[in-house]
Amino acid sequence: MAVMARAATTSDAFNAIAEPQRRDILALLRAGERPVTDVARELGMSQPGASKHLRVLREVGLVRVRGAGKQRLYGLDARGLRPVHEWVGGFERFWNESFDRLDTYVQDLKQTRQEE
Amino acid sequence: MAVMARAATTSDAFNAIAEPQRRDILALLRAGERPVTDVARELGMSQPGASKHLRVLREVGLVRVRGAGKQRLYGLDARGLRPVHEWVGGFERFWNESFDRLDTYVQDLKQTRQEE
DNA sequence: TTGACGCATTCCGATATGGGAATATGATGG
DNA sequence: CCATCATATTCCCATATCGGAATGCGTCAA
Repeated sequence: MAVMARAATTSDAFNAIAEPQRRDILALLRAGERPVTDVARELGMSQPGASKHLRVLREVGLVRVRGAGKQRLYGLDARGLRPVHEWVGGFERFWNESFDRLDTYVQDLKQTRQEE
Repeated sequence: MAVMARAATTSDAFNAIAEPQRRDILALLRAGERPVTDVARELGMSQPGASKHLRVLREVGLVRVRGAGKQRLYGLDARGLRPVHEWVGGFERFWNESFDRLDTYVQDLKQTRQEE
């Protein structure tokens, strides 16, 4: 069994959106379907670059292709982002608490020091 | 300037949570602070493994440490997850639409074929 | 001071990644 | 069938990543 260096980028949505350019692509596709060339041009990347990122996004199911003659139109399929949203949402009540909890730590520490 | 192969794992929360084990750690820490050894044991990973992942989480600010004598207690700091939640949330209306839009595609295709 | 314990770091190997450049594939119009 | 345009793939490089094993380091108790 080979040693796995890291979960493949193509394995899930979490990995797919870890790459900034892919996030940009997804954001762009909210405005509607786009052929590869447009994606590349609008985001300032090379054609092979766009093509590769779109491949990853397609493999994790965040994007769909449909042939339109000579072109291939890529469209958003955001369903795969829902689990991500839910997972992160599981921390919602913590990012409000955090400040207070940290303040408490700090106060405890200060007090402890003064008492010594 | 060196060629960057991939955004460093330590660069942001998106990358940090791309790794399943780190997600597990964050989830575990919702239950409260833990020393490294506990994290490792409860999640079935090696001590150095846990230590390394915690380092990454600390570097992106998702986790805080505080020394408690011989131990170092790691605690959740979920504030960094908020931007992630918001970014993904920007697609919320799309993952409800998606089904319909895709169905439309399919129907269009079928109809086109029948007409030919 | 010296163990012993808890944790961090370093070194290593196998592998994955993103980008650039070049090239292959595919569909279309003529 | 051919030329062309749109896209995909391949190759190569520099680098990053994760895991395991070994080792370093800091703190505490006796």
